[in-house]
Amino acid sequence: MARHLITSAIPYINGIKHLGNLVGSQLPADLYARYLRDRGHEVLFLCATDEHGTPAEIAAQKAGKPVAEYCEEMHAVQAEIAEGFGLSFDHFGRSSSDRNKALTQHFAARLDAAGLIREVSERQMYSNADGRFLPDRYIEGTCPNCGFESARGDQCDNCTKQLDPVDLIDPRSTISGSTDLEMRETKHLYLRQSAMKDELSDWIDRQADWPVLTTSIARKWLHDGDGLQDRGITRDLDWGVPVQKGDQPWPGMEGKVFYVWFDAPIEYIASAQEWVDAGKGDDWERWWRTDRGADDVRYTQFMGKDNVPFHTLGFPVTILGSGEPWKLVDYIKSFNYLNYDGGQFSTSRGRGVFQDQALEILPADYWRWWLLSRAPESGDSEFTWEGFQDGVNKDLADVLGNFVSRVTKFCRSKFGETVPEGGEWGAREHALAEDLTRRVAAYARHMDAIEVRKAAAELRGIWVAGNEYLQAAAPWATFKTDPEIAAMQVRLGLNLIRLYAALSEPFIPFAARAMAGAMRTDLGWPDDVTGALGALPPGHAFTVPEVLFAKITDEQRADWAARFAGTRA
RNA sequence: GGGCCCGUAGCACAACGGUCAGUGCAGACCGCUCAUAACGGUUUGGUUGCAGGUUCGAAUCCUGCCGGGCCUACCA
Repeated sequence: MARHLITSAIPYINGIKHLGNLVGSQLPADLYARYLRDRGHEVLFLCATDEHGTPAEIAAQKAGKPVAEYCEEMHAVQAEIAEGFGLSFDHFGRSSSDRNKALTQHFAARLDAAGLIREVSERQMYSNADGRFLPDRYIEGTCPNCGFESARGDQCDNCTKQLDPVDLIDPRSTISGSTDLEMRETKHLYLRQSAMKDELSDWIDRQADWPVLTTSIARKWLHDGDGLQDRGITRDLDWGVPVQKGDQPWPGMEGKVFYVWFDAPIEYIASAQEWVDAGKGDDWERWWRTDRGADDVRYTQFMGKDNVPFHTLGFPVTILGSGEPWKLVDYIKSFNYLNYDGGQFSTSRGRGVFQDQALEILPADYWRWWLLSRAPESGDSEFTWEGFQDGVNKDLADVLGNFVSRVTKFCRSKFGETVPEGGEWGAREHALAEDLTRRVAAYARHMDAIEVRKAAAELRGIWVAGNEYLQAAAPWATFKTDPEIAAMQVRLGLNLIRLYAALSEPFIPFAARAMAGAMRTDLGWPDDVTGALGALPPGHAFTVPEVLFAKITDEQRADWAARFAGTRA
């Protein structure tokens, strides 16, 4: 038994996320966490909402609420959705927590003491009407290069030229539309990532088994152009962690907060503290402090590719630069993007399926299975309603659901709702047990390696093996000539359902529970597959479950395809 | 502009120097009838984006081109 710390990239607070956000981090992280727990390992699976920054302030403003209240509400909404999808976080924290505030200020003080923070005086665009400094992307104007009228302050969407807000012609605030903008002098703290460039580079080079996606993005940032740049870690905002050195004031930094990307990863640690505060655990240090037992913890992070730079560079600088024995990540699993029907999911254009809508129209397991079995591991992948319907109907309804149905109903009609007795395994049964033993081992290898799609394909193969067995054994035929043999075959079929429930739990936890419930058994992992196939003894009572997976009809598919086509917020 | 990734049967994806390029879905045919008209078997589809090159041998390595995507440090 090992100890596994697992974190999923923390979703931003400003609204409900679409399916792309789910498949890139939370869902695979949950898959891995559930699998490891099923294998008997000790797991601490943490997530949280990322609540600071300008977008949160603006979203709250639009909603007409104080930002703290807005975040509290949205946290509750996101927590409910996460529960709806069966995301088995041990704790779902908040980056705005007091714990994170204190930790963030603590790390800043340590980094400063280590000489890893420097002050930089710079000029930024200030909007008098909005009463705030504006991030470059919140300034629009006419592109000096191509004349495009809605160029953003950081880059022109039309000609892709990189811009500086001062270059824009007729700049205006995208928040208020105001043109009353001026450049103001402001002072900020920069994290001296460049000072640790070589150390980070060596560390990345040692990760031969990490996904190429992870290391290639890290290397790009490390070696591109002039190499790893220092990064501003403070902002002129009200909402965030106040800039302090631990609990002491930071002269010259009054009224400023830390940049979200400085405090957000620290929330991974704070979430463990919040987990203890919530009474769900009693020792966070044995997960996070290598001097307090975290040495034997394996720490795995999950994220979409857009998050990789912050997890491979920024956060490690924070951890290593502190000079304290914090646990450093052991493995970073990153994912590409899920596209929607030929284009991108778009929050602003209402294009694609959002998490709350997904749960309204279908049970979580449908989404979990489809998204995980097609996780964008090697490249961006594609969601289409036809593909989704085909995949779900075939895999879940036909291959797995119907298997459960045909076995339990046949048994009920011939032997009653009790595991029948009589008969002995023959060559076919032993061959099946050997085949399944091999397949389960392969499945476990893929899960251990977090090869999500390969694991899903192997699991599906395991389901198919049950149907193949039934076809070959044909208990409906043997029942007429030798009921004892039929009893043995049906008994094996019922035990296969139990086996499938246990193996499938990480992917489809709700259906797995329903299957185990109907069999009146547990979800114990089959360390010995052959033995597990005899776990339900003759005389054991069960019930025929409801249809596990209703099929998606053509009408539903057409309806949803139209409903989620876009242009609706 | 720079960088990274991708382009493989109708569709979604595997193979990452070496047996006829595989799997699932869809299609065709056969079988079964216990089951959510479900299941099983067989089978039709690919000069692996294009053009060169390296090699005994390339989807796999190199060069160029075409097409798509992502990142580019003040959105997170």
